[in-house]
Amino acid sequence: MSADDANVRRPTLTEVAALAGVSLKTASRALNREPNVAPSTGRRVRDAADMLGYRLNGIARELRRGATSSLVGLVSGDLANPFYSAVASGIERELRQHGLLLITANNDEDAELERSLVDAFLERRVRALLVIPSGDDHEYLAIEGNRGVPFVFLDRPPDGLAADAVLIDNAGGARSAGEHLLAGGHRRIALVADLARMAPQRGRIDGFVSAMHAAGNEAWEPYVRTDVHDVRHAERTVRELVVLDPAPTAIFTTNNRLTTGALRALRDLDTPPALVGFDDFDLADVLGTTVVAHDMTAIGREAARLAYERISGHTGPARTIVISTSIIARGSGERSPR
Amino acid sequence: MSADDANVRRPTLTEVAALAGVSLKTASRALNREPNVAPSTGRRVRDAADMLGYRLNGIARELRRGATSSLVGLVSGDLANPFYSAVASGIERELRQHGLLLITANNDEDAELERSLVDAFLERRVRALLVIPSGDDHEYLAIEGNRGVPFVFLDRPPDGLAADAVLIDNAGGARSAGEHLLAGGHRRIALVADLARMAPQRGRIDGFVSAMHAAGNEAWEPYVRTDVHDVRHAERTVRELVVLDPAPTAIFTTNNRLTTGALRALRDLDTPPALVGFDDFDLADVLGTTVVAHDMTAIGREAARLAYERISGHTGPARTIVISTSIIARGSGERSPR
DNA sequence: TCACAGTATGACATCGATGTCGCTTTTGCC
DNA sequence: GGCAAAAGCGACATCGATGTCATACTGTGA
Repeated sequence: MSADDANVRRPTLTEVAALAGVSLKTASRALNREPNVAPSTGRRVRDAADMLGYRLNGIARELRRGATSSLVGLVSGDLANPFYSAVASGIERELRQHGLLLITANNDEDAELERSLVDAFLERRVRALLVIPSGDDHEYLAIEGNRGVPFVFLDRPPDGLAADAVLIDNAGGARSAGEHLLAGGHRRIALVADLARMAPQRGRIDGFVSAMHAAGNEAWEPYVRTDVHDVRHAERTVRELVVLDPAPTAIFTTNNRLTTGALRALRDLDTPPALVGFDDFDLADVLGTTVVAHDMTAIGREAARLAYERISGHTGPARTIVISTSIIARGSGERSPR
Repeated sequence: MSADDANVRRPTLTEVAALAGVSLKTASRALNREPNVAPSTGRRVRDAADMLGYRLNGIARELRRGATSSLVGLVSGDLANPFYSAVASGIERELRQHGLLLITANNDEDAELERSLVDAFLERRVRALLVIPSGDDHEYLAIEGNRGVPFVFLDRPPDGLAADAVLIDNAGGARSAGEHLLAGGHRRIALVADLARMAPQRGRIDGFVSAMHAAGNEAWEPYVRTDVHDVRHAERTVRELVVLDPAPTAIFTTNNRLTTGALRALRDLDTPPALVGFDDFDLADVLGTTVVAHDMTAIGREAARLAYERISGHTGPARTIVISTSIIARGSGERSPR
């Protein structure tokens, strides 16, 4: 109401039209460069728009055009974790090519919060929803999935829901890590895993175990530690492992956080056990850490691609893309049992 | 038009109202839990909404409520860079407390793209815009800044524009890095810096140089390398530096990418020069790398806080928050000149 | 019983753009 | 010069919600 407020309000198309001395519709046509506008009229309208500092109201446009925005939502864990941020980066790059923008929200690993974020995104009429779920119960998405908003699951398979997914070959990667250590002569191999209730972790645990079984090795069994959920906990766990008698001669950590913790624990040891970590990370080369690597950016890119295909009208059964893994030997995984 | 499309369309409030046998407005009141709705009516409306899988159209609501969304935009570099993702994480956490969501877009270090992303965000009527600018010319934001959309600059000061900003004490941090190395007895100290046209880099270069001047040291001058823009280039540059005769006894790298490159280059050296890097990074403790640290999450948090204050109506002159730095000695910066 | 406050509800305008349709005015061509 | 087609423009409805205001009903106190 005050002069201040008037300054703050953005001009509407109606005002631009009035200044240019044309009708609302003609102004709209001119700014959108639609055909059948006289060049002189077009110029007059655009000048008026510039003069007023006019900017289109995308909200109004989207309402009129079909109540659907050009936003794609991503619900994931904290972007401070390089895994999530690398995935987000891959998504963003792919979406941008199609003129779509990415909204991100952090579920804080809390299923309740995740649910309300998904709600918030759906109310904003995102075109697609990409989720790296924290929980296991995805039933609550079932209704949505059938109502025109495409869902893509990343890293964790949809549970009780037919939806596109991009997964990592967790079992395969973990199995090859196990085989790699076995081939190096290790038998007492410790497994340090995150929350076993999370599907990717289950896959990695199973893959590792199957490698052990295939080799007829049982010496690893006393050294299994699961539900290790953060860096500090991992560091503590590994410190405890290495002072056992007999101590494990090798350690397999099942994600980047746990590997970080293990590296901290092993830092000052004279004869550290061998170490293989799932997930590659920055500077692993400098540290000489052997990892099970996979292309995190590709996960995001592929997920965005699947989503875009659905947005563009693709129908058909749910697809699953599995991103392959490969061992990168950098030394830590090649230390022989002492 | 097909049956399929009909399935895909989300029901509108009008349809919910019809099913519940009440008027549009009453349905609106019931779902928003406004007063003066009979309990039985409220229940009937909510049941109808559930039955139809109704979800509010946030776009329509926002248009009606004032053409402004609950989104805040962030234009930054690639989230794959841990600096940007840490900042984004800090922003997102702070915004969430106020019910705001974060839209991110990567400017690819391109001023033109940045400009168009800002445009896109403004068209979507973001409540505030946070920018880690790639270019130096921020004039193009001047009109916007005065039109009610608060701007906050992160990491780089607004140029020719009065806007809130959150900066790092670049000069101070770099000066203390220089002093730290001088105190360790170094004289031939190499400076490896990123694009000197970017303000933060200028600040870091200036801070370093001022420390050298204050100490009356000139032996660093042959070892200045600026406009080193990526990890590979940094690695190459450092490889070239260490084989000079006389070689520098210490190196100061002015951001995380350059430090990474330097670490790669120095990896295999028997007697590496001392190294101090600007920006802390994951596993720097394990690598024993001395750094000039600062709280990246805090940068995001403070920026979001400033933005939120403006959104909430705060007016007044532009504010600048400077995030302090501190040296974390981990070994690499304490190696003495050979 | 009447007046009146308060409750429950609905009709209609509105936010700012775009789509449809219709009315003039040019333009092109025989 | 005449006529059809195309160009140029505007009036009005519309997207899906919310705000305003009017109205009908309910209960209470004099």
